[in-house]
Amino acid sequence: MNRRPAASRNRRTSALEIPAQHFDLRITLESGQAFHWILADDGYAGCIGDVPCWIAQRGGTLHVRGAGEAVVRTYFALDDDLPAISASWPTDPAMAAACEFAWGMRILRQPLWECLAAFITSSLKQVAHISAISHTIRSRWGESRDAAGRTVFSYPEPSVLAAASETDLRACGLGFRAKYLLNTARDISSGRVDLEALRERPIREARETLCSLPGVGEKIANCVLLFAYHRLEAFPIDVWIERVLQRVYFRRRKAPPARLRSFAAHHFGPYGGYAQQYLFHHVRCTRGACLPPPAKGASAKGVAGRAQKIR
DNA sequence: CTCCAGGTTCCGG
DNA sequence: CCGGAACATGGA
Repeated sequence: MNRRPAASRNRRTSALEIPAQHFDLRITLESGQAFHWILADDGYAGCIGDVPCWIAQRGGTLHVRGAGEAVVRTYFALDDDLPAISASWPTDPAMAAACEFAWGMRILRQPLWECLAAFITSSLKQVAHISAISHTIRSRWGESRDAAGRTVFSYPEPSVLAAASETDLRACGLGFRAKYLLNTARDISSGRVDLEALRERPIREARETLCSLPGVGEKIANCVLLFAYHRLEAFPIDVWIERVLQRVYFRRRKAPPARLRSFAAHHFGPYGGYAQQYLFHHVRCTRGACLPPPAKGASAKGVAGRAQKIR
C-alpha cells in the first residue's frame, strides 16, 4: 500500500548524491544490524537517529533525501576501507564465499540506545519479529517524522520507555523481554549506566558494563559494541555463527562456548566483527545450505540435517 | 502440530 | 567452567 504518484512526495528539491564504492545498501540494511528501515520506492525510508531520510542506491551512487552527507557517511561507515578490511580476514573457503556473497556490506554506526534496545528485544526472535517489535515501539512512543513522503518514527528515549508499564511493553509482543527492556531503560535514564561514556572505555570494560544491564549477556553486548560503538573486533556468537564455527572450523559439535570465543578472537583478527557479519549473512540467507555436511555420526538436529516432515 | 528464532538468567555438577 | 531448564511469541 501507500504507493502514490511521485508528485505527492517531496521531490521539489533534488536528492543529495554521494559516491559510494564497495558499498551495498540493500545488504547493509537487510543483514540484521538495524531493524527499522522500510522499503520505499527503489530505496529505504527511516531515521538515522533523529534525522528522517530516504536513501536509494543506483550503481556507485547514493541518492539521499533528508540527511546530510556527513550523517550518511558516518552511519554507513563509508570511511571504512573495505578492501583492506577483507584482506585481513583468514582465507578459508567459507570466509571467501561469504565475502563474495555479501560484498559491499558495511558495519553500521548506529545510535547507542536504539541499537541496545533493539538487540534486547532480539533474543530468541527472528529478524522479522525484531523488526515488527521495533516498528510497534517506534510508532507507539517515538516521534513521527516525514522522510520524503513516508512517515517514519524515531526511537523513544530511555526516559520515555522507563515511564511505560511492563504491560504496555508486553502488548508490543515482547514477551519475557518486556521486563528486560523496561529495567534497562531505567538504568540508562537514571544515569546508573552512561552509554556515551563507554565510547572512551577499553572494550573489555565496556562489555562488562553492558552485561550489567538486565537482559544483556555477552552476545547482545557484542552486537552493540559492533553495530553501535563500531568496535570492529567484537564478535557476536549467535546460533548461526555457532553452527559456522562448529561445522566449518571444528568439524564436530563439541567445542564449549569459551573455546569458540577464544578461537574467534584469535582466528578472525582485528576486523573479526566484519568477518562475523559476512559469515552470518551468508549462512542465514542460505539457511545453512552453505555449510559443509556434518561430520560422520553427528546428530541430525542441525539445520541441514533436519529431517523432512513425512507425508 | 512441531520446530525454531541474532539469548539471558538461574541452578546444580 | 559446563550443561539444562525456564522464559513468550509468531511464522514456517
